[in-house]
Amino acid sequence: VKKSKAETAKTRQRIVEVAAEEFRRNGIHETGVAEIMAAAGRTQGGFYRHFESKDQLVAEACSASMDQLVAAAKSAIESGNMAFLKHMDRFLSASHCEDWSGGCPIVFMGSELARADVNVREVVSEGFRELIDVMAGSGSGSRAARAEAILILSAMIGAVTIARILNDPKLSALVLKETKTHLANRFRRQQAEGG
Amino acid sequence: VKKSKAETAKTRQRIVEVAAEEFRRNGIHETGVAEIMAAAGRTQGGFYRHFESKDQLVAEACSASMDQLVAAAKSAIESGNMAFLKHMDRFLSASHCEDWSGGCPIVFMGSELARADVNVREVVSEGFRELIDVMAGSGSGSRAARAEAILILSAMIGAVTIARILNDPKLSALVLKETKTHLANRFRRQQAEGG
DNA sequence: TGTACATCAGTGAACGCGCGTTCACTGATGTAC
DNA sequence: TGTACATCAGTGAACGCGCGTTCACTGATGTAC
Repeated sequence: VKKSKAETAKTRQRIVEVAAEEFRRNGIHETGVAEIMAAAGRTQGGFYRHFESKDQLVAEACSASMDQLVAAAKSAIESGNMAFLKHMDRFLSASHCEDWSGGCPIVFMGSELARADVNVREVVSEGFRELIDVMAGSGSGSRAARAEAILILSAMIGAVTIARILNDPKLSALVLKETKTHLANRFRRQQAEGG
Repeated sequence: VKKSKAETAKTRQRIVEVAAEEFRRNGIHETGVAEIMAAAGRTQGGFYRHFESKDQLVAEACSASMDQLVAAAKSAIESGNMAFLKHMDRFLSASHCEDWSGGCPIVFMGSELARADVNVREVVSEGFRELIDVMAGSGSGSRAARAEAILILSAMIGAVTIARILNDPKLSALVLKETKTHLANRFRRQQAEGG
């Protein structure tokens, strides 16, 4: 049953969106093509009308996830310091550890991404570069500002990665809390000094 | 062909060691029981003489990996400040990004561990607790010292996780370098203040 | 504008493959007497 | 100490299952005239 071009495009987009979510939730390897298609309201056979392979979908889904992350960071930064602190708090919250909608792909698929194919790593790398740019003030960012962005990102991603693994909710919360207060203090000091 | 108790114990230990390495190298899901047994010099059928399931092996292998990590950190700390700085440098090196022998399980299997079963998460959590204790000076560690340990661990694990994903060796090296210098400065400042 | 036809999104079954696990079997080990 | 036998580490083939991918088919879409 052929569909109109508009509907075809919508289906494709829906597959990518659903896949991005499922990959973050269950991991790349543990999420099957059939499962994604079912979640998108289609059967598995139609998948290859839209993508050459699962790997291609992985790359597009990761790209979409990174774009979402960059957009959220950008919007928070453009809304001023308080908004950015709030954004960091949300990233370092217990709910982000469990809630994969809009979650960070590097946190949710970290070790799988390191082993992913070249296209996947490329789109994630590009997203990470954009994140640094956004946080350091676009292309005008000084080397120091870029370094600061890298440190913040490493600390946030490391903390949530660890918090998600830990079995003990108290220790998990402690890791998040210490990182949160540390980054908040650091950010405020930076703002006071830098302007 | 039954083997002596001594040989049986040696085989079991070898399976765990080999598995710890392979899981870090290729991931938990992508490493098969047959592959591990072959690397241990046995055939797959014998696996279930030693373990109830692959999951049980995953837990023991992760436990071994964490023990190794804790032992390395402990030894570095007991050898003084310079040795500890050197240890951090090695953790944050390009070679650690690629070299999974003795690598950090949280870095190499991060997102898989978060989805692993309760026993696996438990042994990793216990290892992480020990890491904090070792770095904060055993049970005698103050709350501030434990907080400091958590921050250092988050930053290191985050940085290497990211560096491993990035496709661009220059950016990868930058992430590691900035984290390295930041942590070294921080550590030296801490030592000067605290004693 | 109307008609004939090629296209192609979507279906659902099938393919080959690799996985974790089971099984019948082998023969050296270690124990009971 | 010697002998008979139960045990069990290890083998290699087989099991069922789920995966990514392919395929013949359907019928609405969009195009050529």
